[in-house]
Parts: sequence; C-alpha cells; structure tokens
Amino acid sequence: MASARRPTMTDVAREVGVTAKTVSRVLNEDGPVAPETRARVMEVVRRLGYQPNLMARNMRVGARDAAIGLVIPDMGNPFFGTVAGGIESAVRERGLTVIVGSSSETRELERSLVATFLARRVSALLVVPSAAGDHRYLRAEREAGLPIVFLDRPAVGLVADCVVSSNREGARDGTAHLIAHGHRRIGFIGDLPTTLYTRRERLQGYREALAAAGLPFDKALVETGHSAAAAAAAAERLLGLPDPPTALFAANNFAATGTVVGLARAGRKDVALVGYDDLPLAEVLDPPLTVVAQDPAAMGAAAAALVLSRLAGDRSRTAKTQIPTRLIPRGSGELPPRR
Amino acid sequence: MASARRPTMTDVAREVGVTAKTVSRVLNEDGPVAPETRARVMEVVRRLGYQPNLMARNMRVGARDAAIGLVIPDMGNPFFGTVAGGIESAVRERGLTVIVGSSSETRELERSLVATFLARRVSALLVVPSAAGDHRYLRAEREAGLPIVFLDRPAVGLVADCVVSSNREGARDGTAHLIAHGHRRIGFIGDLPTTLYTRRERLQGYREALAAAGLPFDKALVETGHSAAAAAAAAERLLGLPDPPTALFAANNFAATGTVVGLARAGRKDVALVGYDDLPLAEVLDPPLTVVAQDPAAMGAAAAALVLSRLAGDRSRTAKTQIPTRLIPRGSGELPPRR
DNA sequence: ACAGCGGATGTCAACGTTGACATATGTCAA
DNA sequence: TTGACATATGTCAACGTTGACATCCGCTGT
Repeated sequence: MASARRPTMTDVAREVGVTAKTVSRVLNEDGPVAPETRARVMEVVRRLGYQPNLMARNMRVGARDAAIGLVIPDMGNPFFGTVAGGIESAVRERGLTVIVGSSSETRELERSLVATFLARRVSALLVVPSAAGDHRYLRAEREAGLPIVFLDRPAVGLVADCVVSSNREGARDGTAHLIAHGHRRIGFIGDLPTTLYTRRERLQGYREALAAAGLPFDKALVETGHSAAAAAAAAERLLGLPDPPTALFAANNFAATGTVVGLARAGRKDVALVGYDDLPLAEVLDPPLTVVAQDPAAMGAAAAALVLSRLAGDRSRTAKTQIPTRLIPRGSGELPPRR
Repeated sequence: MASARRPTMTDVAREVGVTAKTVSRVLNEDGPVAPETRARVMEVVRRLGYQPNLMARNMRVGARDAAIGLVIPDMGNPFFGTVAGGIESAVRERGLTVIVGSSSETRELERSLVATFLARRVSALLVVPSAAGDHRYLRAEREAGLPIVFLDRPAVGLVADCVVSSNREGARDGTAHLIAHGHRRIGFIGDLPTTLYTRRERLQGYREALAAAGLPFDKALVETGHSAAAAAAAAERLLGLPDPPTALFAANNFAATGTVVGLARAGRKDVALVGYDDLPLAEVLDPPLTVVAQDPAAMGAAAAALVLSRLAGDRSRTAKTQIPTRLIPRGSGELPPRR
C-alpha cells in the first residue's frame, strides 16, 4: 500500500546468501560464477522484481547516462515529430534513450532544458535552436568533448555539427518553378520571427530565383504566418493588394496549410501555390498541392548518425550536412497566371 | 581537445578554499552562508561551468529522478505528438522532464522501454500500451507506489489509472450521423491489429449505431487500414463490392487520410465519409471532411494532471477518464446516399 | 605430498552529493 | 566574566554500484 522501498542489489544478495558483488557479476556477466549460484540469483531477482539502479551504476563507472537530450520547438508539429522519430529509431539499437523537451521556440526554455540534460549527464545533445539564441554557453561542453548536433538550424556563436534542409536551393527551385510557369508576381509567406534561419534562407532562395529571372523583389509581397490561421490571413491580405500576386510560395508546413485554407475561403482556385514541406493530403487538394518536400526522417537519421560517430570517437572537423529537398509537381504549382 | 573531466562540487570547493558541503549549501540555499563566501562560490561555479550532477544527487537523497517516462507507439503520428506535447507542457512547470520512447506498437519494445525508465528511477510512467500487451509485470511497481497512467488505451491485467477518448460514443455518433442522412450500408475502416482497444471500441460504437437504427451488421463492410496507403486500398475494395456501401466511417486519422485519398483516386465524391480524429486540412477538402474530433492535447493534459496528483500523494481509487469527442459536420458526412 | 593454478567468492573503496552532527567564532545579556 | 546562542563552516557516512585486489577451495602434475 504505502510505498515500499525498491530492492537493491544488496537485498538480492542477502536473500541469496552471497555478496552484492556476486549479484553484480551475475547481472553483468562479469567474472566467473557457479551455474548454481547464477540460477539462484536470477530466481531471487525475478521474485523480488529487482531493477538495477542506473543512476548508481553510471555514477560508479563515471559514465555518462546512456541517453541523448533532444530539444525541439514543438512536439505537435509533425515535422519535428518525424525528425524525433527518425532520431529515436536510429539511436535505439545502440541502446540509447532519447530525452525530449519542447522549447516553444524560446531561448529561456531552450537553455533550461539543456541545463537539465547536462545535469543528467546525457551522452550527447541534439538541439533545434530557437530563433534568438546564442550558443556560446555550450562552448565548455563542446570542448569537454560532448557531442552536440544542431538540427534544422545552425548554432550561433559555436562551431558545431549541424544537419539542415537545403533551404535556399529548395526555395529557389520552388520559386523558379512558378516563374517557369509564367508568374511574375509571387507572394512569399514565411516563418515568424523573421530572423529565423529557415525563414531567412528560404526567403533568400526566393529572391535568388527572382533575380535569376530578372524579376524585381517587392517587399510588399512578403508576409508572415507561422500558424495556419496567421498564414490564411496573410494569404488573404496578399490577394487584396492593389497589384496582387498570381502565385504564392508558402515557406513551411503550417504556412502551406494555412495558405490552402485561405485560398479556399477566398474561393481562389486560380492562384498558383507551392509549399515548402509536404502535407499528407497534398495530392487530394483541389488543385493538388505542388511542394518542395523535405525529408524529416532522414534529417533525424543523419543527426543521429553524426552523434553516434562522434560518440564512437570521430574527431574530424565539424560538418554541416544538407538534406536535399525534392520538388513534387502536383498541379497547384503549374497553374498559369491569371488576373 | 581530449575530453576534460567535468568539474565536481569538490573541484569548486577546492578552488574557493572551502568544503564541498559549503558549496552544496550555497547551491541549494540550505544552511547559512556568509554573503562573501556565497559570492566567491558563485563566481567559481560560473568560471568552471560547474553543473550539479543530478545522478549523484538523486542517489544520495534517495529520490526518484524528476522525470516521467512516456511510451508512445509513434512520434511521427501527430495525434501522439500532440498528446506528448500536452503532457510535456503540463508537467514542465512542476520541474519534471519527459523521457520518451516509441514502442512501434510492439510488446517487446514497450517492455524494454519501460525497463529502461524504471532503471532510471523515473517518478512516474505514462504508457500508450501496445496491442498484444499484458501489464501484470508492472504490478510490483504499482504496489510500490509508482504512479502509472495508461493513455489512449487501458492496461491489461493491471488496475491503473487511464485516460482515453470516448471512443464508443464518438464512433456511435459518427455512424448515427451517417444513418440520419439516409445511409443504410456504411463501411468501417479501422486500426490494425483488430484486437486494438480503440479499434474494438470504435467498431462497437459503429455496431451500436447500426443496431439502434435496426440496420444489419455486415462484416464484409469492415476493413482494416492503419496506414494511409492501406486505408486507401481498403476504401477501393469496399467500393468494389457487389453491394457497395454508400458511406464510410474511417476510424482513425491515418485511415481517414487514406480513405480521402482512395475516394479521390476513384473519383468518388458522392461517397459520404466521417473520420475519427480531425485533420488539419479537413475543411478545404472536396467535400469538406466531417469528423468526430478528439482532443489529443486535452488527453495529454489530463494524464499529466493525474500523474501530478498521484505524485502529490493522492491515493484515491484508480480513475478512468474519458475525454469527450465532438462531431464536426463539414459536408462529407451530410452527403445523401447515391448508388 | 606439495607447489601451482584457475574458479568462485569476498573485501574495500570510490563515484558526487547531502543529511546528521560537530566545531569554531562572535555577540549579547546577566 | 561567563555562558547561552546564533552564525559560519567542517567532518563523516551513506546512497547503490562496481573496479582492484585478496582469499579460499579443489584439482592437476610431478
């Protein structure tokens, strides 16, 4: 009823009539143990429901916890969920556990999560940095040899491994695709805050595509909407301009969702649209949604692989891994301009 | 370069010229410390980048780790992602960390994750049990007072708290909605495996609605498809029957996504459809998707609240919390039967 | 018969931290 | 002047586990 104490190795030992050390030997398949003793130990372990205490073990052997800390902005966002899944499955077979926390895109939460992870002596750190961050505070850890990999966005003020999507190229391709279909005024709906790495890179790609085609950059066509609702409103604002765009580029999954909703509400099936990041229902939309697809599972897997190789002793220079994107034309991006 | 050792409390103490105990006092705001000493300690702590070792601390004070273990089937599924997010944010302000693992819906992975969590001495366990599981192995922990809450599905062989969606009622409402719009042959596309609690409950609700309307239950109309692709195929199979259904009930989010895709591919906009669990783009589909919406964030929050109250000493009887669903008519569920 | 050896187990200390208790110094009232 | 008391710090042991080393036993070969 009241909380009973968990059995320790010593409890097991006493019950069997041996020393804790012998139990330890049985459980870790360490030194030699008589088969009969081993059997009795195992029996008592089962009967008492003994669970080794990892905290004590790690402390004794001076090892870090067999866990890696993961900071993501939002677990509900399927993009990050899939990334996390990719990491977890890649890392599991090595016996590592993942400890996650959401930063809600704030610097403070990110730091406090990282501090918790460090206090737990995780074996590695995987961070999707929040926008306004500065990661100099991690220098000591890096120098102490802790593997740290940044995900989706690079670190600021710290030389460290990172795995990102090929944002600029992807956005350039998507925008160029619209231009190739005759559009000359293309709206951009991107992340908040505007300082966010992915937003800046994708906006840059968009501008490069415009420049390559000799089209002017009009900042009136750049809108913001990280949530679907905000993106819907942004789309409606853009279409209400005196000289409205004939095509839109939605620079993330929520923006794409919201833009689709906004266009539907406005009854504008004639506006071309390319989204960054694929959506599960993209192909059944009307028109079907053309996207620049990312590969979140691959990003997670790549980050995990980096961590594992660092843990295995790889001391080579820090790497910036770009996971390529893929343009999937489905209809919405191939609509001709119409006014 | 090579991995330097992390500074310990003793290192800090030596540097300041005091004992570890004094440093401990400063850091935990324990006994009295001279302001000047406190300042010097803090200074050295900063300079050395000292991080308290939670493992050692927890061991010493005999406390459980300030973490709760969470087992979900799949992090990439936004339903579980949102549930996890709900838990994390509810639990964070109490200073608890969440440790997650994906069971991939397998008994073995679930058990091994739980074992890892127990070895880490988590303060509580939150489990979305996998289908074929038996949770008697957790009895000892329950009796030892560890808070254990089951999520989305109840435990088997163990009396424990659980938080579930009102599956049966929701499925009944959704099916009744279709019947009210004149349908007499309604297909059901549900989870795999067929023994899964949510599948059984929702199928039961579906049958109750049929029975209440005096309609026969035809098991030829019951199909399976947990992945979107499988559900799409299932929908096409159902529509290919000699006496096909005029309406479909898709019993989970992937099934709904896949069914929408299947119907679109078959060019069948005349088939009525109600999905269980809402989709981000439901309202812009053609026709807009009628759903029985769950509230995953509320489920997570409720589970977290239960855990917290148990941790606070609540010893009342185990509770089964049902989170209600809400029927959202948008169009697809109101289509009349047509053959 | 005995050294030598490997197998089976035990003893002890230590990992980093903190609770219980002890000590040293200073302050103040009687 | 003394003792009572508060403040500031120190000492020691213990949490559960395991590495290093020690011990005891029986068996082998000569």
